[in-house]
Amino acid sequence: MSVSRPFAADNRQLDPAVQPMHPCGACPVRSLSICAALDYHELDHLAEIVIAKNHAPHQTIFAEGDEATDLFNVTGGTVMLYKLLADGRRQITGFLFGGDFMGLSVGGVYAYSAEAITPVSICRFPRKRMEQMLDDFPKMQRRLFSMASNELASAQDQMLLLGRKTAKEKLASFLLNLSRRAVRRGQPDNPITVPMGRADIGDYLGLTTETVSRTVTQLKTASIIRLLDGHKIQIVDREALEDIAEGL
Amino acid sequence: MSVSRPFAADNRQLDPAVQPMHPCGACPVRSLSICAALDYHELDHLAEIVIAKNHAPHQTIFAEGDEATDLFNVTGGTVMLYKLLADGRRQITGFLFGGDFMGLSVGGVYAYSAEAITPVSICRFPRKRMEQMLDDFPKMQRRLFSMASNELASAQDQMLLLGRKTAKEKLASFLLNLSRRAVRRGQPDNPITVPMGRADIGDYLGLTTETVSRTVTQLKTASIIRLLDGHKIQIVDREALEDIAEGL
DNA sequence: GCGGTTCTTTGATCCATATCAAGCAATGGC
DNA sequence: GCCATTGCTTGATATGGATCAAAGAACCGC
Repeated sequence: MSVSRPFAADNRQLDPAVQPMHPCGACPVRSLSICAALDYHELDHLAEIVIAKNHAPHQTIFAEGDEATDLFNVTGGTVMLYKLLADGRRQITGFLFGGDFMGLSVGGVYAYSAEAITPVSICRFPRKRMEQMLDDFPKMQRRLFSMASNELASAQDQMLLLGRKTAKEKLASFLLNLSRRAVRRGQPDNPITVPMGRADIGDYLGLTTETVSRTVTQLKTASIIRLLDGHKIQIVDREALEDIAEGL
Repeated sequence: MSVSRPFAADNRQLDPAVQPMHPCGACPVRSLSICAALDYHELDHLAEIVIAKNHAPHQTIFAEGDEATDLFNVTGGTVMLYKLLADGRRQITGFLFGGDFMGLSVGGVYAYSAEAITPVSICRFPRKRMEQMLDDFPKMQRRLFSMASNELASAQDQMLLLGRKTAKEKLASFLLNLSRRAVRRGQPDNPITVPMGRADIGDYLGLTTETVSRTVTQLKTASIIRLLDGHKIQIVDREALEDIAEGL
């Protein structure tokens, strides 16, 4: 893992998907992230307190129960957030891409663990200095609140999915979500890149690896999706996928 | 449904559990709610924009997809929030008690429906005037953010429950949560009042009515809980319940 | 480019929970 | 206080997805 000031991020050993760190003003995900609330002047203040880091796949960024010292902004790559039960059962509560933030805490400790799936670049904001900034820049406070509200809404969608959808409906919803979020990041909505493995998808949807695999095969056999090289999936019949996702 | 100014709420036909509305300064749940962030002077401003309402059981307070004109604060009774699939499958995303708030929206519409389970009293804040207030009282903005963060953390706990816990573990977690939340409202942690029916519990835990009933019977037979009159459940062996809830 | 590791797919079987079906208990309206 | 309705429990059976097992396929380090 490399640690550095944002203007000189150590970028060795990371694949091209992870861009070298820019000054905040040139950040590739600024318009998507917390920072979108700030103008250039205000951004200078933020740049002073931010620490940029890169993480290799499988690295833990922070763990559930750790003292919550920082807020994080993912600037590139894919991160997963998860919670564990004592016997190792795992629930992935979210996949994060460029522009997503993480690190909200309750009672001073992180409520979940965060691990890199692909090579990842992250901006880290010390919580204490961040809170001072929030007092000075209410726009940012509102931005953070609005992002938390969105999180909450998608958490509720995920509860509906986990509690009441079938395996097929879960998979269809998942693929459509990936597609919609890719668009928000300015990437093509089709084909979609699926950087996480079957086991991770299973732990996100409340299924086993085998069921995920079988269900993908079903959708493929029905010519609703097509598997491409490089962890990509092409949505062949979006309407059919949408109907399945909604339980129609 | 009755509608009124907060100082003169219509309270007919409601059982004693729903207290007559007080001025905000004497509100029984003030210390638990959004309003806890405000001093008496600031509370006056809030009191000017609030509308108090009562709702009878089974009444819909707002529906998913409605234009999100208000924020709400539950001051008494029990409310459920839920989402539906096209064929009627339902996921309850939360039960709300005195001091809880609801009405966060994404894209200007409510993300879920809200329905009264018991007779309920609610304070309604017009969103527009509320947002003005938030600008004037950053303390309140922070309070709202902190409440949303808590919501988010418990949403993640619920995902773990829905995706990875067994029926028995789900039930145990649910009962312990009710107990913990009762304490926060200054009520006894044992026995707990369980105002919602088996079907509602099922739709909250991702189970059927029958499975909820059978699992309650199991816990009762194992002398871990005891069913009392008036929708009350006594926790006989809390430690056992906690072990079950954590999957031990 | 080869051998080992890890990931994915597919098959056979099992089981926790759903579904279908009654009977019983509590509640509410008049 | 009685009947109708609704909610709860219990039983029998079915099933979607889990588990157990093993054969490909992709990837990685050297």
